[in-house]
Amino acid sequence: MPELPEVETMRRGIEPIVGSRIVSITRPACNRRPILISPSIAEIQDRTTGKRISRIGRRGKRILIELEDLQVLVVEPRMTGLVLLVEPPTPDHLRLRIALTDTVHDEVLFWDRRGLGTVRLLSGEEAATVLGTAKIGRDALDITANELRDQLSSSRRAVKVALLDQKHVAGIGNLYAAEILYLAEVDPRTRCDRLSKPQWARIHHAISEVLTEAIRHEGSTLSDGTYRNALNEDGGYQNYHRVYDRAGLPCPRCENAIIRRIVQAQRSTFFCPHCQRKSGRFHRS
DNA sequence: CCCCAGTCCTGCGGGC
DNA sequence: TGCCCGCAGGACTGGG
Repeated sequence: MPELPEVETMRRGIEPIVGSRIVSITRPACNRRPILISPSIAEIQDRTTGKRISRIGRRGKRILIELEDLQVLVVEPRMTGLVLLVEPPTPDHLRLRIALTDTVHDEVLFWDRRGLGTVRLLSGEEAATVLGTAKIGRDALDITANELRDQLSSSRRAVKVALLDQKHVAGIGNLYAAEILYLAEVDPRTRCDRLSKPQWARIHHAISEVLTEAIRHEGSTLSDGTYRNALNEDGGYQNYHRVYDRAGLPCPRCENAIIRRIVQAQRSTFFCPHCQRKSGRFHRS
């Protein structure tokens, strides 16, 4: 499930196409339902043909393919979307083909097994609105400790649920929220407005620590094998998960407690009931 | 403001 | 062996 580290790995993977020109954007023959795309494929084709790609950016879990005329092609992989420079894992579920010239790669593909992903073409003005901080929060790797606390500390929601809300901080999903709160030694059920200043500092530190490490390992490829980088290769961070999907296994830190799974906002939360207590700041040696 | 349930979708694994 | 069902969850929406 692409979250910030996986999307950043995809972004870096397709960065070599900067400087190339778009020849065409087409939907491959695919008997699956087309992914959500706006505006129409015909209009996208019309507005992008011959345009040079000036930069590959990222905001939270979205990839931004920026064109020379300030238009932005926003790719949202969501659960199973992949951006690829090579042949996809399977020939079906190929949703979009972007043919290029003036580059070593003659195309970029968007492949999405479940088809929940989206592709949008925004004008420069639209991009300023849609990507403005009112709609999506600051990127999780850019947010400062003070900004994080300002954004969330008055909320009464559980901190795990609040971290998943992209309006506050962009890029954290279910897997990394669990790993972040584990490293920060914070109970995921704690209300934001009950967190102490040191706890916020630990969460902020854990956000950059976990996400940076995950990027270094090129993201997490889970057992379903869905996520891969732009060259269709597995990530490696799944070997370093400490709590995610590890219910029933001993905590790697205290080795006494057993990792628990609970449900918050209809999503699985994994945590160590010993290391991540609400009074966590008092038990550290 | 926040919460909850429903929506999209496919593949997988548990239970029988 | 096969079939059904539930689960996985990112983003969004409508109702309370």
